[in-house]
Amino acid sequence: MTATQPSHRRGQAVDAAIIEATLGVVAEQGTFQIRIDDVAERAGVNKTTIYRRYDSAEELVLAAVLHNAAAGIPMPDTGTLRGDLDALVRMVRAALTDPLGRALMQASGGGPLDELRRRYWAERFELASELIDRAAERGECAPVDDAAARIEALVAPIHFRIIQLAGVADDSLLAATVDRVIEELPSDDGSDR
Amino acid sequence: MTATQPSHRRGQAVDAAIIEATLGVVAEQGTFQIRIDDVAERAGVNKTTIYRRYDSAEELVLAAVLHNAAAGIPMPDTGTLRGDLDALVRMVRAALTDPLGRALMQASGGGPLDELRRRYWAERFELASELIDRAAERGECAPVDDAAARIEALVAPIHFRIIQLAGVADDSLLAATVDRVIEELPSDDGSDR
DNA sequence: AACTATTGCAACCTCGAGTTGCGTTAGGCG
DNA sequence: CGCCTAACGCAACTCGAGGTTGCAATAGTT
Repeated sequence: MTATQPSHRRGQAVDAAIIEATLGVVAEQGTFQIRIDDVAERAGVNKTTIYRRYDSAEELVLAAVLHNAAAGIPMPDTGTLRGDLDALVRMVRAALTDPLGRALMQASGGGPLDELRRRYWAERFELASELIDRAAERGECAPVDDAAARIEALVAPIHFRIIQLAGVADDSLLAATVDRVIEELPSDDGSDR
Repeated sequence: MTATQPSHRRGQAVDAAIIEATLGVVAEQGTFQIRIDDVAERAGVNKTTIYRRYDSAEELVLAAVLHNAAAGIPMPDTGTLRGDLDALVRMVRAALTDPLGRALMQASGGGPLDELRRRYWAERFELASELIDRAAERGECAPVDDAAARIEALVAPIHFRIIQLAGVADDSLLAATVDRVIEELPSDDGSDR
């Protein structure tokens, strides 16, 4: 029965444990207002060690979220606009249903997390705009200059249902939302709808 | 120079002062996480007096919000569906821009405030559904059985822009949202759009 | 004027954030 | 192998905010 868990881990191992524990606690509590002691216990690390790395609890949470979001954002490419938006809308639902996603969406207080959330959406809107641009290149619709706004219109109903109403975004809601956005795109021959 | 502010007010006067101070602090801080000492100071009342009325800070906040929301919900009645929805959408924008409204929308943690917010929306959706029902009676559109869902579709984009993106919901966004909802209503002759 | 409920006040408890000093350990290096 | 040092554990501390308690002061009532 050898000690599988060394009593004094170091460097990267501790770093990883702390970040992982932070994300775990956030997910469990559903909030970014976590207790440092909880994180310390979960990471099998002393509170002091955490404070040696991060000046405050807020900084720790911020670092954990950034670490988690570092895993790029894969955009769908199914060949059709409907296929892409369908996949996108499912990704959005999954992200908002996830405890960490929920926590990020509900972060408030005007702190750095609010700023982070804004950049989160801006970044994704920018990337998702390409889906519409590609559709235009394929001739599925005429080019638009407000693609980001149309992605926003795609996300808003799903976000409202899940986050604000704490309800479920079933497939019919997703489909209806995709339909609506596609119908509002100008057709390739120049006529609107 | 008589004492205009008696040093020991009583009963209703203290009640009102506490509720008002609570709402004021919430509006200033933009959060429901307020300091009882702040409320006490602002109300010109001792902390003990507050705890004699409310068991916890959360209960106080809840009472204050309920008191504030007690002022009924006037629904527009302009004679046309577009006029009604236009007015409604402006009311929504005003409510979400207001500090108290923002705070309520961002309340989280699974507490009673979440529940309160859900009832807040359910209540308003129910009332606003009448706007569409009345439009159907006037022959502006065919009757629908999912009026509440259509009101939700009206609110979601405005909410997302203001609360989630911390942006401005300008008149063009409001108009576009109203247009969209009206266009999706089945026309009176039975054909859709 | 006396009585009672309400309020003010000061002191206290609890809990979590964040800090400090020191002892202990891991791991590199001669 | 033994030493040296940076990283970690540990216990005790400060500090601010939530919440409590006992008692004195005050307002309204009779």
